[in-house]
Amino acid sequence: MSVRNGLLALLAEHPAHGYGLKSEFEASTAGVWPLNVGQVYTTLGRLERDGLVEAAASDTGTEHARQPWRITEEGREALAEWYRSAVDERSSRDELVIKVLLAIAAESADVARILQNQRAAALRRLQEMTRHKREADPERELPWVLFLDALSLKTEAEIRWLDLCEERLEQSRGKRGRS
Amino acid sequence: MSVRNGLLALLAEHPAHGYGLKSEFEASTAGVWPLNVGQVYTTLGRLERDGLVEAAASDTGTEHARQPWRITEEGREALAEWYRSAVDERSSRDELVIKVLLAIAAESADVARILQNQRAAALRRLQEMTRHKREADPERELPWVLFLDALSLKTEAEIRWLDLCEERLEQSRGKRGRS
DNA sequence: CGACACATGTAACACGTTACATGATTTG
DNA sequence: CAAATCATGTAACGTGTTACATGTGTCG
Repeated sequence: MSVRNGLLALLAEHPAHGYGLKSEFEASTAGVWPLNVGQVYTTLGRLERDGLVEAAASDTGTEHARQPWRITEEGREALAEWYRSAVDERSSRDELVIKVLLAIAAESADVARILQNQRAAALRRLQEMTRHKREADPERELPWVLFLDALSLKTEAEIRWLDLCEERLEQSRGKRGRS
Repeated sequence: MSVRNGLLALLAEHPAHGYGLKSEFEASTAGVWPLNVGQVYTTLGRLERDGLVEAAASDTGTEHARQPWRITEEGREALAEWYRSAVDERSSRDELVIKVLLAIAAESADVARILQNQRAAALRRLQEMTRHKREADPERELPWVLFLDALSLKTEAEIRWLDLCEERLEQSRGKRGRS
């Protein structure tokens, strides 16, 4: 729903056409999440179908120069609802967690190695981000800086979790060994 | 790809049929991510198409009792590659970050309120998890405990990020105000 | 002129989700 | 017997991704 609601958020500011929305979306998200133009048009089609968006002007005549899109009242309500509601992490599948849990369940998998690999990759990412952060200007590149913040914090949490996994696994093994 | 690779991980242990895979998947992930059986069969179909799994026995005769599925050599390689490679957060769209960045871009949105709402929800979740953790037994419910760990750490990171957002926004406003 | 940004769209596909249809086996 | 669990599958839909086809305007 990110793209869908993202377009809605942009259209809430001012009417725009597909290509412009692509540019604005990428600009707003610091170019981090490139957006295929095609998806903008298909998404706009779905938004129109759902009554959240409408063509801003008469579509008479020229095919290749459609008038921009405008958000509807219903669209504004849907957007407000998106803003109001909290993103729920619980329901979405976390690939890393699934991977580790299934590796634990599968005796054949080398859990220790998986944890090490993931942590090594996470540490590399963290270093890279720290480098980027030093070069970034919080005034002029606020979205980019906020993205780096988010990614750093998430990565740190990931590393802590991997550590915790190792600890708990070791404790499990210890208890099992003694019994 | 979580379901797809998850099934592969389970099949790497021993051949199984669709329904059993559903149960095992849910058991391995502490029942946190329920899996519709239908998806198991469609996913198995795609895995078969890609040569990662195969029917474990002769499919002669009875329709309604298909023989279990078995992982292929190619399937084992794909699974090993999944285990080896690190999950990349960078490329996947983080809905919360997108929401906040677009709200900042859109002057009409009440960013402060969004941040407050998200934090309030995150704090509620955190309390709930702490409660669950107290009741959980790391010995007998390791997957469940690890899931709670992951969710707690992620949520804490989320809260820290929301705080950071407020700080940076305030600094931005301050600078803009003085200039 | 040729390259590049602007601009609109379609088609095909991947993954995930829900709902539905069908039947066998077990168990209270 | 009735209900629950085990078991297999299909259909329809939503979101997202990539690739492709097509055309306009601008600028070096």
